[in-house]
Amino acid sequence: MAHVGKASCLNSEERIARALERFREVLYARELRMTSVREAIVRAALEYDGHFHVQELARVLQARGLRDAAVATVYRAMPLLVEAGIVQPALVSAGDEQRYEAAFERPHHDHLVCTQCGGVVEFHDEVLETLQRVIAERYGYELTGHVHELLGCCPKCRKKKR
Amino acid sequence: MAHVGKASCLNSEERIARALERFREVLYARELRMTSVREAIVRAALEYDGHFHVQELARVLQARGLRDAAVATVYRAMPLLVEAGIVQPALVSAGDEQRYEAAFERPHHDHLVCTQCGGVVEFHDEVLETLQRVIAERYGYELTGHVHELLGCCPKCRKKKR
DNA sequence: ATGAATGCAAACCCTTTGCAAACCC
DNA sequence: GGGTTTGCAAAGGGTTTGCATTCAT
Repeated sequence: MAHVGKASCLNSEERIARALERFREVLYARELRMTSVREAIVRAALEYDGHFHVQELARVLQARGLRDAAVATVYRAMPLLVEAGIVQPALVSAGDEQRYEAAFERPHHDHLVCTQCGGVVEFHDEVLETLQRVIAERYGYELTGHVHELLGCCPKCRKKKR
Repeated sequence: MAHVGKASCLNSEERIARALERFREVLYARELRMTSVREAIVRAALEYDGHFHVQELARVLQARGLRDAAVATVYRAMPLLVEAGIVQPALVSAGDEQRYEAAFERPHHDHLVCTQCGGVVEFHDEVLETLQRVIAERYGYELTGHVHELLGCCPKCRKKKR
């Protein structure tokens, strides 16, 4: 009865445990405290399927009843989750709100976004990664990250337009 | 005594005239009107050296005295300037405000941003452009644009850190 | 016990919108 | 003249902050 698909693997209790462990380390290093609310936020962020923004995550947490997490609290927690590598900012080109996605134990990728339907495809290309490093070097920059989104029209929407 | 450098070439009166002409065409096609305020906005946007956000451009216009341009007016005009290819959105990763840069008669480029000092370098790489098209095709997407910013530490800031 | 974390509401900031007056065509 | 544009101020929407209370250590 236990469905063992991609999602459940990624969200296995072991993975979450490791993430919480990492989170505790970051908190400890900064003399901050692990709390039940923060743990709930980490779990919710990792279990969330896809990209989310803060208000959305807060809604999910509140819907679970029991432990609410005020929006302000989630906002305050996000920088810590980012520092711990639990989540990372994503989808800059979509709307006003800052969006995030789970990052813990997930390989790096960028996004291909359909400007018609909003559909998102993740992609990874090693040549592209290398090329970016080369370009940064060309200008003497030490590359630390990048924002890269390809915007276009997905196969489904292309069919509809015809 | 007239200094003829890169900037003055780009902002020659002829270029501005062509931009205004293009802008008039866009307005005409939509049955909208050219106004002195809109013309001032186009001029200010093209003459602005570097990247700017709306409030900043409004400040510049108001500082010129004479014809003020209310912030709301500039906000309302920007989509038209984008449509006319006078300006384009830029520097998504910097702050909350939407930033723009002059785009008229300027070749496409992406940005390399120093996360320490905020310095920006423009770059262009044809291989990179092609690679993006290839990746989009790989997923059946029709590529219409992209957001690409390389984040890193510029040569100057790297020296300081040592 | 002591300082950090939380919830709530107010404050902020950028952006959008409603409306009467000014303006273009 | 008739509809568009503008400026102003108010409204929106996301994010941050102040503060009293609760909580972790």
